[in-house]
Amino acid sequence: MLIGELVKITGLSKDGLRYYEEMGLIHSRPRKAGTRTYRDYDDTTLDRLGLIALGKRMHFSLRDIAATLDRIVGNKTTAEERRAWLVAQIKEVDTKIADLQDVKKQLLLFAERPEKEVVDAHLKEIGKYYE
Amino acid sequence: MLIGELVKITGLSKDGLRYYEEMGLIHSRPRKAGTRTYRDYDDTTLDRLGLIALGKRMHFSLRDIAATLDRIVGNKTTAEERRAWLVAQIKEVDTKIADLQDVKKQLLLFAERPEKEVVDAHLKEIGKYYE
DNA sequence: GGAAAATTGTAGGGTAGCCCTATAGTTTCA
DNA sequence: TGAAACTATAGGGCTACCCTACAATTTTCC
Repeated sequence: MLIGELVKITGLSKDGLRYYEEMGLIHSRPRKAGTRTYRDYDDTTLDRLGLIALGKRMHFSLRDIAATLDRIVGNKTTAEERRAWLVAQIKEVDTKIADLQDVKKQLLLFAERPEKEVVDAHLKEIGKYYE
Repeated sequence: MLIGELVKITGLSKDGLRYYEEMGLIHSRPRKAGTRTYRDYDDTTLDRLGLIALGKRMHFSLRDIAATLDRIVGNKTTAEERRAWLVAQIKEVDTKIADLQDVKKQLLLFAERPEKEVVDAHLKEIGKYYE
């Protein structure tokens, strides 16, 4: 299928898809059309895009996702390797969830006593987590 | 204090801090030094940076954080307004946590049965969440 | 007190992950 | 057959920075 159909199915932009291809996240067979070459994608591209979306929801960089894709989709790894890798990813997600829960806790503290002086006092305490 | 001390305390970079200032997230008093002008920050800058960090952990854009900062730190809003706003933010954090928990669920499914055929089959199913 | 080291400034380029516009070749359909 | 729809490349813009390079200004040390 050509890029337009991929756009329709996924809701992603042409630019984005071409960028993914440039980054090596997806691949196409070149289809000659006069002086030009159209990109022809096959169905497995949709699977890859599904995984890419999952990676993005984990806030991974495209570079990391690219490395990962072949690890998951490719035939080069064994089931056991994939499982080990997946477990590691799950731990990372857990870390992110824990961080957000901490953020939530801070927000709750603010929300409980939103008077200016109290807020200011709280700020001094949480102010240590600058990065 | 000058920018270098802010760097030491926060661990942030000079470039980053200057960028924050350019974006209106923090402010300094100009300090004349010959043909140059140094940036002089006061202690409240640290409070602002603490909130900025909190915003970043929520994956907010600097633009959004800028809009927010004055709302939280400024005297222009009432305690009740701040509380309402905070409650809304907490809901957003909850949404993000829920999404990550869903991501985790997907990963667990993969990890349970990491055989290639099963993984491929799963991909077809989750493949719908492209964005 | 004078030179070296540390700190600050501005300016310019690079990166990621796209979006948006312009211009032009190709295909499809009425 | 010719207009509409789709494709391509090229260029610039945006965010949130990082990383030089070079110059001006402290501060520190002998």
